[in-house]
Amino acid sequence: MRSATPILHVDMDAFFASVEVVRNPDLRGRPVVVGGSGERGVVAAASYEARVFGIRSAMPSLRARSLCPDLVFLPGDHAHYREVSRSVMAIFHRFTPLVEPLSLDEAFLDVGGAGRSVGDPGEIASEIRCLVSVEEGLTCSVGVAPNKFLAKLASEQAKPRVSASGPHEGSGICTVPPDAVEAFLAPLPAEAVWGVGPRTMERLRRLGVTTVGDLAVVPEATLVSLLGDAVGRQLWRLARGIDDRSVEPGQSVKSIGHEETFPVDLLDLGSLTHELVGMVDSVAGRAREAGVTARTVNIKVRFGDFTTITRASTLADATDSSAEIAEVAGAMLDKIDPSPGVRLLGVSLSGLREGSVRQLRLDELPGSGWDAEERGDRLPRWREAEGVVDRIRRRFGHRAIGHEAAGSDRKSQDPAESRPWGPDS
DNA sequence: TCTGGGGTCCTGCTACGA
DNA sequence: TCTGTCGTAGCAGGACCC
Repeated sequence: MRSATPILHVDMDAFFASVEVVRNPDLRGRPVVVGGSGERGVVAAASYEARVFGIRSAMPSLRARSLCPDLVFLPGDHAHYREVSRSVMAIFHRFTPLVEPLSLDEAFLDVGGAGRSVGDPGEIASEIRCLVSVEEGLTCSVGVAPNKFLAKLASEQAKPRVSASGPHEGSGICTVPPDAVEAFLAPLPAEAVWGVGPRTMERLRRLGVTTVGDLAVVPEATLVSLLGDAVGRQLWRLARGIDDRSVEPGQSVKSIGHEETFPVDLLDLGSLTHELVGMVDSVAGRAREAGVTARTVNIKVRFGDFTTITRASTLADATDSSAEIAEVAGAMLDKIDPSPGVRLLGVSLSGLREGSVRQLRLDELPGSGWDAEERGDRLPRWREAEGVVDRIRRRFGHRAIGHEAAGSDRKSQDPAESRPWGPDS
């Protein structure tokens, strides 16, 4: 609890679904879900009316439909959600420059310096909820606390609830003063602590831990031996309400990736390579758009039985070239036997660094004599072509031009547009 | 609860150079 | 020259979050 400055955690309520209701007011009061509608799709967001039926995010779409036959299923429009998110974040920036977005629908705000001009943290929280409602037609929940961890838990407490009788409004704002931290934390379930998922919870249960209060009395050494150094220490501190992390605006991205679950498992390398090239094209395009290059190319393959393997290859020089990334990713894919049936394929770039211009290697310099025909000529020509494609897409959209290998059967080359929550029906 | 997609972070292992 | 050790980088897998 080093940070004495008040932190706000603002969390939009059922963001994607609520944005869709604002766009189409006829949906108000109806059970609405955003997600992939196909057999392998999942729910990305559910309105509170849908949650009454037991529907939650990450639930398979088939199950959601069986729980509520009248469910309104929408495919989702990521570009629009990004747009609305930008407007909401702009509202936050009116109160403090220290805004750290966590995702499209939530952010931490450090309002330590804002108090004198716009009121105390509680008043700021209230004002933010009012502006978001008036300007965007959306509701949000706000947690106010001495640090990020507690603020996030507090916003959760302020959320609307559902029961068999329907959705119920939440308090909207929950404040945890420094002297009430222990009383606030102790009764919460241990799963509420950041980093405690099903696996960790199972291990904690064996120690007799069910609440944060139980966790707080477990010695640090016990947690370290059970969960490892980093996680053990982190849990020990969080269970006591200790969190030193500051609000960091402008966090840089650490990896860029794209993965896709196929409507049916793919069995041959040819089809997989075809998909891979399309994915590489979109991922490399995003890297160029962001002005970053990557040193490590990763691929991920999930088989029909859900076993998942990853392969990584680190290059001598960072790159943002689709052709070069496709060559490396393709070589890794070639070594994998797809005959059991591949359900999902993914590509990601990591080891990112700022700057889109890659330094040419000696053997790529014109006149080096080292495979100049293959390297020195071919790569710069590819780069030129990729630059043209990027410019066409910026002007006319991602649908305007796609990679040949991606084919015309794919809906789009924009990962934000294409089957973001599993294959459609 | 038969399990998407985009991420981050951690751990354990291995290879390699000093 | 061989062996052991240490630090670091890379890889693979897993857990978790939204």
